[in-house]
Amino acid sequence: MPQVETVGPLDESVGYMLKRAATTLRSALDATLRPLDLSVPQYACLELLGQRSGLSNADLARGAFVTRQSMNGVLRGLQVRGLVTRPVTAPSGRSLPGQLTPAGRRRLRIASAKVRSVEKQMLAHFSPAEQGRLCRDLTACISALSPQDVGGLIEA
Amino acid sequence: MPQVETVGPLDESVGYMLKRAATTLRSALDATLRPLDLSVPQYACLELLGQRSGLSNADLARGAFVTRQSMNGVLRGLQVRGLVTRPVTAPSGRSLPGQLTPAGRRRLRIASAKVRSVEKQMLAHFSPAEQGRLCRDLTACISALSPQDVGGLIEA
DNA sequence: GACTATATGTCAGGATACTGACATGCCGCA
DNA sequence: TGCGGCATGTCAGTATCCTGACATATAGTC
Repeated sequence: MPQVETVGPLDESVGYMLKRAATTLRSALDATLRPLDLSVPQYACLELLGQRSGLSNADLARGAFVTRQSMNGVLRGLQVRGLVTRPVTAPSGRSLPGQLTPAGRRRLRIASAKVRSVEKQMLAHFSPAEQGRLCRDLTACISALSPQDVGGLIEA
Repeated sequence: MPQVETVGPLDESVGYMLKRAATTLRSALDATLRPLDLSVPQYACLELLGQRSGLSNADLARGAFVTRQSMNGVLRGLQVRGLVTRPVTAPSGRSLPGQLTPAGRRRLRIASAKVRSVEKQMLAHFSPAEQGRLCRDLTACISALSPQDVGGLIEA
């Protein structure tokens, strides 16, 4: 069994390492959030609602990189557990603005702390300046792959 | 519809941008490989076999960040299309060493060129030194999140 | 006022990946 | 020699996500 220890040039491929880093982070987050009965998309949904209340299902889907259908399922799960609320009828148009309940806000506070702890661990050997640089590098990668608008913050 | 253009502090979260970059790259790769009738895991499988012939199903699964079961399905798909071959009986133990067929090698050559083109586009504004730095940064992130062995090439 | 375009929420179907479990085949050790 | 530990390949069931499609509500245009 060759054990793929060193697959060779792949270790020098930014794309490969990017996927690898994302997978590793995803696993770490998953393990951290499991005790809270939260999946990563569920946490993302809470975090988004915490930062901007009243986001619609479609807004949340875009923010969490999933489809509206998937986010709908996530949102329903959070709703039946009393962590978020949505009006039964749309106050305007068809979009149903979501909001955190007090319980949701409490859960988010705990989850957010754990997530930030994981992120801190991931960046343990990075200075604040290096963190900012890495963040800008990743942003540059994103904008280079999406010629059109990627969020309106780069490609000025 | 708030449009989540600027979700706020999330744009400064390395974790968030990491997932975003990986998702964007995945989409770009998917679009590039679709004309070749290859999914990203299928391409990863071919690439791994191209760089190291004789890898077993379990080896490939580890290299592509999926489970053995998933990789098995991928491998079967590639087998029936005549791109890879596996012996019917194991020459040693239970592992079945996979190999690229000439057709598989041809397909890989095309796919690999397209993938590298996407990667080049992603890193268009990066100097070789900056690419190496980004790669090392990502590697540091990975090793910081996995205290144990992550492949045997870092954490020396 | 009618019509098109866009955006939203929702339903159905299919593809994909994972967890759990099992049988089989090596290796190390008593 | 017999045994447990470990790795591999495989099967079944489940969960998740995506593509395609539809009905509805708003905004813009003539």
